[in-house]
Amino acid sequence: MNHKNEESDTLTEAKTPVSNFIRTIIDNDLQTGKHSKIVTRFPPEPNGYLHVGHTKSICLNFGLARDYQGVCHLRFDDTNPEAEDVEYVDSIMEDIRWLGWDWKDKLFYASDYYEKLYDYAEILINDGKAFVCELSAEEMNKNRGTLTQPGIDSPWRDRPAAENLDLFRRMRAGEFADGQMTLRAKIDMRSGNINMRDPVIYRIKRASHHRTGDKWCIYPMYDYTHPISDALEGITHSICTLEFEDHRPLYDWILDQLPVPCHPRQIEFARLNLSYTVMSKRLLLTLVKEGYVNGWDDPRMPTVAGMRRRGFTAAALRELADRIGVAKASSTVDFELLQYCVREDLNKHAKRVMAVLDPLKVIIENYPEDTTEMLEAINNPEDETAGTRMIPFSRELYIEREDFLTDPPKGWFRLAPGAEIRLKHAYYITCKEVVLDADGKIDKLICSYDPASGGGWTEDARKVKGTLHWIDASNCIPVEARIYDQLFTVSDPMSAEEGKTFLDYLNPDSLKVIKALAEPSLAEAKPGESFQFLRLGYFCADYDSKPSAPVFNRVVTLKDSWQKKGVVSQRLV
RNA sequence: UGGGCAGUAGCCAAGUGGUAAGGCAGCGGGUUUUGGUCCCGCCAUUCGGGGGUUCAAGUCCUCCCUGCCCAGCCA
Repeated sequence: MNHKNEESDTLTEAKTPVSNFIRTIIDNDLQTGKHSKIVTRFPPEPNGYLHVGHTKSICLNFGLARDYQGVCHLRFDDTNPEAEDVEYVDSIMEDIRWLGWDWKDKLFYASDYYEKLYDYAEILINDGKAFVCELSAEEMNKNRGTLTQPGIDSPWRDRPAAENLDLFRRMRAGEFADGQMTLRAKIDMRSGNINMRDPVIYRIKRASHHRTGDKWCIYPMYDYTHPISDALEGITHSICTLEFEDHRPLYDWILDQLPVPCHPRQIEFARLNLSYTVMSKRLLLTLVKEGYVNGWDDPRMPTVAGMRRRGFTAAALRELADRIGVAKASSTVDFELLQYCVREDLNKHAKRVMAVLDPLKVIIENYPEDTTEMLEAINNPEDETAGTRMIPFSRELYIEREDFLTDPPKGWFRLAPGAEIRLKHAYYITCKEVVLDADGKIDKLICSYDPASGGGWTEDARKVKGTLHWIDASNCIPVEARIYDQLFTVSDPMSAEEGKTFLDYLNPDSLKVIKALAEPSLAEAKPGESFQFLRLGYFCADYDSKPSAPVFNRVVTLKDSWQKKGVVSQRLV
């Protein structure tokens, strides 16, 4: 994968954190002496790529560990071999590192605990707290009851412990078929909480595991595995999302029955939702598998890999996580906030360059024909250390077609017949003549320049309000610009109207490929390198770039308070 | 009409009985060789609604309303 982490800030310097209910709990636990050090964990299942929703959880868990001088473990919750794959564990580790976090030597897998988990299960059985059930999946489902009706006890519920133990051992030994029996916790079939209705804790599943291979044919369930894994690792605060709230009684029940080293506290918070996108692994998988996007790292995807490729920076993603806060109210954050975070970071770090997406030729009639002069251009006004570079200027140039209007509206201070504008870093030019082609379309502009305005400035107090970006027609390179827009046309693709699905809201214009022209320096752009194309937006070199044929992904546009006024309606993109 | 959770501005969110932080968005102005950045100002007489307790309630009590999650041998 081609990317690099252009971090200039450091994660060790935490800003003053905004208070949230989890910090309040931790502060309290530290103050009362319940804990002297905190241990958190990020527990992904390796069954898909990480998305922005996960970055909230990652930054929360690793951020708490950083701020409280604790540690955060990375633990793969790999208890369902059918869905999991090393491709995913690799991408997850890569993404977390790219985000700037370090789990040091605290890398774990739930599958590392299979043996211990098994031993604990035998304890449960011996204590009469678990039983082997021979109900089929359908029968069990039927006996479970409904949301409003209690379930009924399994006929196998009161088997003697010895028999349960024998059966469970034989389950492990592979004597039974997949699905033929399960190990269930013996809790309460009449509980209002369906998770407590004798939940399955082990199932028989002959699937090759990405780490344990074919060693096991029984696999523990999440609700059983997770609390024990947390306890074995000495996790103090086990932070998860809201949908696990009613699993907490089960989490606590499991730990209460067993001689585990400690009893971590599960705390739930609201997951991140972002407008104009979807945040479920299942839906993202659909987009990938059915070809609506070009893979997990398609720049339109809300995956960490996709956003990285698009040019969103790790610092921006972390900033987003900091800004959205942590609470228990389900919420959907405006995509605008993410864009703000990206612009904020890129504004400080991206080198300014010039490129023209939709060229309109300009001929400077009073500029010598066989001259090319090199002009000095500042690389980043926000960062003096970024230095300057030289850019070529000669008689024939290109400007952005939308920067010229024959009959401009009031308030227009770009180019128009007779108008004078500044070419960034170059000269003032005045439009003398508009040349049309056979179809009546504007073919080129004949302009004159003021030789006294070198560098884009004159000593007189002349008012030249407009400044345009441009490129030298004979000293530029062709580049491919991939112009991205929201993948969906509605802010909440999940709440589809009758008979529609989220796929019906895919934005047909989410990607436009444009042949653009850019200043020569861009020929050397490295994949992953970000630039501000002056006045157009931030662009990031894609790994599809070839040495002489760079490809740029548009990360985000610049804010445009002029366009917002609605005066210019037809923008190229 | 089972269980769990949540409602503070368009979107997030702080607030832990003492008189509604902050950010994004929006609006207005200033600076500007990017209509960018930056800077300044405005933006909740009120916290889902009604009662109640209190000198004092977003915070406590009570009733109601709305939304989200749960019936995988997924996590």
